[in-house]
Amino acid sequence: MRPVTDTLSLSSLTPPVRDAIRGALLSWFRAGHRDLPWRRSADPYRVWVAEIMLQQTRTETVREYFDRFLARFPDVAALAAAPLDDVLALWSGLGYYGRARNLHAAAREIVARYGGRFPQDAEAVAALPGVGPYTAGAIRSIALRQRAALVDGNVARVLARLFALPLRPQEADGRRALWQLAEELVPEAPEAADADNDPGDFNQALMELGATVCLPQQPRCLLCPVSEVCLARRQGDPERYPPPRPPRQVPEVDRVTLLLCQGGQVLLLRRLPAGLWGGLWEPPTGEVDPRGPHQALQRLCQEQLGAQLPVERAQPLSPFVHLLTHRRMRFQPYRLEVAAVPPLHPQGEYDQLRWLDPSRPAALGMSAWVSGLLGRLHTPRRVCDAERTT
DNA sequence: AAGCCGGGGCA
DNA sequence: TGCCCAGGCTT
Repeated sequence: MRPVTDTLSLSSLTPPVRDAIRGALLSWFRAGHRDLPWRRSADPYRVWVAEIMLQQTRTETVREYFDRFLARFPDVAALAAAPLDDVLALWSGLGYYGRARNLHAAAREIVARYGGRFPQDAEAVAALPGVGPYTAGAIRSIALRQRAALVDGNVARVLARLFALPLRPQEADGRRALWQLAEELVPEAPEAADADNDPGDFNQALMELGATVCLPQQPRCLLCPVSEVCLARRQGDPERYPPPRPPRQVPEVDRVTLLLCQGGQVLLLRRLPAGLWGGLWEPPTGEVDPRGPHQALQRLCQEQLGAQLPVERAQPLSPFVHLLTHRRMRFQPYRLEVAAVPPLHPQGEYDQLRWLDPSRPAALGMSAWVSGLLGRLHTPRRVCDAERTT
């Protein structure tokens, strides 16, 4: 690696400086990096699945999901042939379930339009549902070995610090500048066996640096291969970059949910395929009613099940809070044990119905709060004495 | 441009 | 608590 003594700025990103950064990052990455399952082969399918899972999700979280997913769906044909329910079941707990729906739709598109072979064309890759600018760059550079840039949260932070850019990645001009920088830095794909200047390795090096060294708080600059050229470090306070994003208000929402039990089984409904928790299974859930819990439960049964049930016998369980990026949801669960039920017709927000034995959890797509609630049902703790829903 | 879309780890 | 995470889609 060549030492770089020039003052680094956008205008001084000369070819020698650029090459020095490339060389330092590539040799640092190749000297040692985390052993991640999706790095063991450059199969476009594996890279694609991993990159979708990695959207807004930590690598350590993805690791287990990826292995289970690849064991069940080893190739794009297997994924395309599976029902969406099975895909969502393996996605349960990972969040952003629209990713799973898009992944499944894209797999079917790859089979239908490209004969099951992953498209190589840049426009075709970018046109797949669920594949945006970042994921397209990742697939093209890592799996297809094309010269393609990428900017994720890690890269944005590394570049903002390296060049001391007071740019917010979530704003348009910040995005534009960071992407332009990334595109100037990413090396050309090697002609043949020459493994140097691999665009995929370079991009992974940038991300690895952001994930393990150039951390949001307390960056470990002493371990950084490019600390000598880092303007933020030269200024003495790398944490200033990128500037913090403005905090946002998170509205609170109250819900009641009904665990209808019969013969050791609990009723679950499947949500409509779009929107929050689309396609996932949950107990009938609805809004609270200012008139009281009985009215809320009665309305719930009427609107979501098309039935009347003895909701006055429902017992309140411990309420819990479920946090989302844009909502703070407070759930008040009720349990209602019945000997027999009238005919039930899923409607409203739901399109299907089934009974589940909570002690033998089936492979169903469920949100984390549903899994937690069913687990609590299986091994009950205690029932709330107070019946308060406000 | 802003809002919607999950869940978890960590200071 | 607040912040952030190998972002994308819709309006």
